[in-house]
Parts: sequence; C-alpha cells; structure tokens
Amino acid sequence: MTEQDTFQQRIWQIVAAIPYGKVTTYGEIARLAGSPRAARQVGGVLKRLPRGSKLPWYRVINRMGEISLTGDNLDRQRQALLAEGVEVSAEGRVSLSRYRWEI
DNA sequence: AAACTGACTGTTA
DNA sequence: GTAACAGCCAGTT
Repeated sequence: MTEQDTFQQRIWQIVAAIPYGKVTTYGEIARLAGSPRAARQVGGVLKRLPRGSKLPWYRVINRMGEISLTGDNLDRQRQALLAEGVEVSAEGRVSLSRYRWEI
C-alpha cells in the first residue's frame, strides 16, 4: 500500500459517507469511485477491511437488494442493519426503493 | 511477472 | 420469477 489515491482508499471514503439507516450497492460505489465496472473489487476491498474498522461495510448490498454474504456473515450484516432501523428479511432481502442512499 | 481469486453485474434465454 | 455466461479488474499468491 502506498500514499497515493488508491482504489481501496476511494472505496473506504465512499463507504464512510453512506448515511446511517441507508444502504447502497457494490456497483454504485464502483461508479462513484470512477471504475463503473469494478463492483466485484468493491467486495474485495470490504472483505479485506482491517479488523476493528469503523467503516459501515454492512450498508453495502448487491443490486438485487440482497446481502451477498452467506451463513453467519449474512446474519452479522443483517443484525447490524436491523440495529439502525433497516428492515431485512431472514433471507437478507432489503427494499432498495425504501433504503437506498440517493446522492 | 503470470496465474488465480471472487462481499459483482449486465445480458440472454 | 430462474439460471447460465461472459466480462470485469484490484488484490493476492
């Protein structure tokens, strides 16, 4: 890692800006970061977040309005969203029309 | 340097 | 609504 403006740093900054109680998608973050085709890499950045990071990584879901994680990880993300008032089904479904972060 | 990986997405059927 | 597929590209090995 360097001191330059890396892709990872741009992702961190954008995720940090997602408002409380709102969600956005991997693809939208990629677009805001200037790499509209790098949605998959956004997931990669979040996967490798340092332990103890304060970033609201759990506000990022996929374009279908679903949590992309599975198993226990899905449940952790679901609980984090429920804790800020975002309705999430047991399967990890969120209503994008209601909770999407609009810039 | 080359190969591999995958918290994704758009298209097609 | 589903499923398969190809492209995608930063990080990791």
